[in-house]
Amino acid sequence: MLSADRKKNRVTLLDVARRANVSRATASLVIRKSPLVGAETRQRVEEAIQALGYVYNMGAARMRAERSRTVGVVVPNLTNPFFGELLSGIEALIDSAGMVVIVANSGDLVERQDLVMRRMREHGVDGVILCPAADTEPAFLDRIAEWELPLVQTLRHISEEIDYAGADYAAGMRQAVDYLASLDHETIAFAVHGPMHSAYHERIEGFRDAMRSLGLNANMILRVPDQLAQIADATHLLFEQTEQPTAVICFNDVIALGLSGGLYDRGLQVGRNFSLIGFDDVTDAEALRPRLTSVSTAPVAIGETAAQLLLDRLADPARPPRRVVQETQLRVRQSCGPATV
Amino acid sequence: MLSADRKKNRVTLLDVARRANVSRATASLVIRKSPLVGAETRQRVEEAIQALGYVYNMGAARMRAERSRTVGVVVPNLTNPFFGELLSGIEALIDSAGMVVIVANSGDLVERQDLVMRRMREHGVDGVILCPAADTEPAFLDRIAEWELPLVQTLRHISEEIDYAGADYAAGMRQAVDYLASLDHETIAFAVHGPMHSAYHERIEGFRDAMRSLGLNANMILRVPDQLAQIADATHLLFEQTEQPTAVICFNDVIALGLSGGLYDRGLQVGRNFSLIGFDDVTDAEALRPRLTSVSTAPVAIGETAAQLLLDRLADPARPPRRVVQETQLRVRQSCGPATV
DNA sequence: CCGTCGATTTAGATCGATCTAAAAGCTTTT
DNA sequence: AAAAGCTTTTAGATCGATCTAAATCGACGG
Repeated sequence: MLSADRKKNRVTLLDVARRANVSRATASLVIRKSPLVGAETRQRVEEAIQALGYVYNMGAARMRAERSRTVGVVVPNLTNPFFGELLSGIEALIDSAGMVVIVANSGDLVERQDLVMRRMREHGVDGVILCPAADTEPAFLDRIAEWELPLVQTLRHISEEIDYAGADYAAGMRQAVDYLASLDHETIAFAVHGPMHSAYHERIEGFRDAMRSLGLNANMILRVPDQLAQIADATHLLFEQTEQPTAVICFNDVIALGLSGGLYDRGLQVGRNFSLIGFDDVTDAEALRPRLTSVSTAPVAIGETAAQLLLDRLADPARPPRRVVQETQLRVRQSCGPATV
Repeated sequence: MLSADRKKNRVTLLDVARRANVSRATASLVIRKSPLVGAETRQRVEEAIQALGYVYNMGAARMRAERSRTVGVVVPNLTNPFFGELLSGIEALIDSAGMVVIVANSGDLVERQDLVMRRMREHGVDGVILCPAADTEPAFLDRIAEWELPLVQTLRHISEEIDYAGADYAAGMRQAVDYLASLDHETIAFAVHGPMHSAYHERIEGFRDAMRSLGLNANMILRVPDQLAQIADATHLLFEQTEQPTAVICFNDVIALGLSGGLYDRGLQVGRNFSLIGFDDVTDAEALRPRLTSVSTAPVAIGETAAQLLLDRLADPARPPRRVVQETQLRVRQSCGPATV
């Protein structure tokens, strides 16, 4: 007798209802904070909940109610601190809405992304925040739309028809170019890496447009390795151009960090002999010496925005799609100086 | 007629069963890859699944089966790249076991941790990987045990009775101290920050023991600010000691990064005038100049171990608790040199 | 004293899978 | 041909909440 009822001891809403002398339905209303139930009754039910140590069973609730209070977040790479900050912003907002985050890594591979999205669907998430893997087809997003699964794109966008939260990368590039131009730099290189996606193109085009509108050569675009450890060794690329650059703008701070080391290895003084601008303004930027001038894209804020877009869409699935693009901000520190020719 | 059946169009197992001319039960067996079902029948059911575009409903399954294929991960701070790497390791293993990760941020606050754990329970996670917030009471973990919720501690440990995955921080400190001693350093400072927890004490005690066993003064322990941006400004602490240290070991790489900048600001050359050792060996360590010598704790591997411990426990809830402590490895680079007195 | 109305409360069906225990089809043994 | 022993399939109950539609209860106007 005693050992038999070991696993059946879960407290259910029915137990609560019985103890409070109400029906299951009423107890359910109390839990969901419905205004329909009388004050005295509510009190009794709440006491019963306390006394019995009842825990809500989302699993049962989701089944009937067709909502799971769960959102999926799919990013290409959890190791990158940038996505950690993004995730942090998302989690904060989703949590404060009383929901939880299911996180998954696509590894920037469309096949894995397929798999992961399928799993999200099986788990019945209410919506998904997706940083699409490189080479994601618009058809893929259309398919998700057919599932009627609310979706927000973040950092990269594939479809115009779907909510998007990001930063104005092109404007950020213009800020960097204009700043260097104000220091009389005329020959400016652009160092890139990684897979090609919307953010990639926006940054490159932003650089090109800004350079062209100042009448400068916009074609000095160098590809460096993806791994931080190998970027320093690619610094020589800066010194093999037909025209010698006096400054380099980096696609992101990882590249800036790598090149900063490479320039140091060559005996150059960043900010005096050569100017360097990063992009994203991760926390390390300020700790580097010389302190890294960088264009801030505020990943935590982007995450919060993405989460808010999703919450809004859950509230009204029919609302027209929105694009929220944050302003970037140039954080001037010490890694740039006047052009020395 | 057409507009009415909009939301009821979900394909269920019953639909699959009907199309394949089998019972719901048989269809269920096919999905769960049971060996009980005949080859020809299995084929028919799988075709039906394909044809109808059936998606498994975890929500319904979990209810009857008492398992959700979901694990919770609770960390104190998602913004810290270290936890990003940990999470990455956990996610990889959990994913390959066909489960998903629900992630939550405790902010290193016990009250939030309470809340978050409650939510995990409501969502019916099968188990939890927890990096306990500072000041977590053992009683808290006992409570979780009463819930019969499988738990793994990681990075910090509160209870001996519960699985734990971490690194051998004390041994790591010994490696750092021994290395510096081999370079003839005798006066060595230790820079710490952050909340106090088991990992904190292990590192400090590791430092102390290693110093004492070499007959050196083990009491030069300096507290620096938590925020990276402010650590450089605390560098002066190194030069206000009764005995002047020639080297500093840092509690983690964040501090090392900060002090590296602070030493630079004072015109000192790290690795020549002053030696510096970091802890954790985050990816930035190699990019810094001079390259940072650091004790590697391999957070991705710790994450994988933690996940494996949880999977093993889910498989056998009665097995005795295990502690898996990874070896650390000293990565010698350029930030240390011989003692100059 | 009855009918109506607003505020509460409730019985019972329901969501979509899994589980249990037994049935149905086979083949092989007696 | 019946019994026994497999393998394969199934009916029906079940998990724990929510939803729908209706019942109950006072109060109040006529």
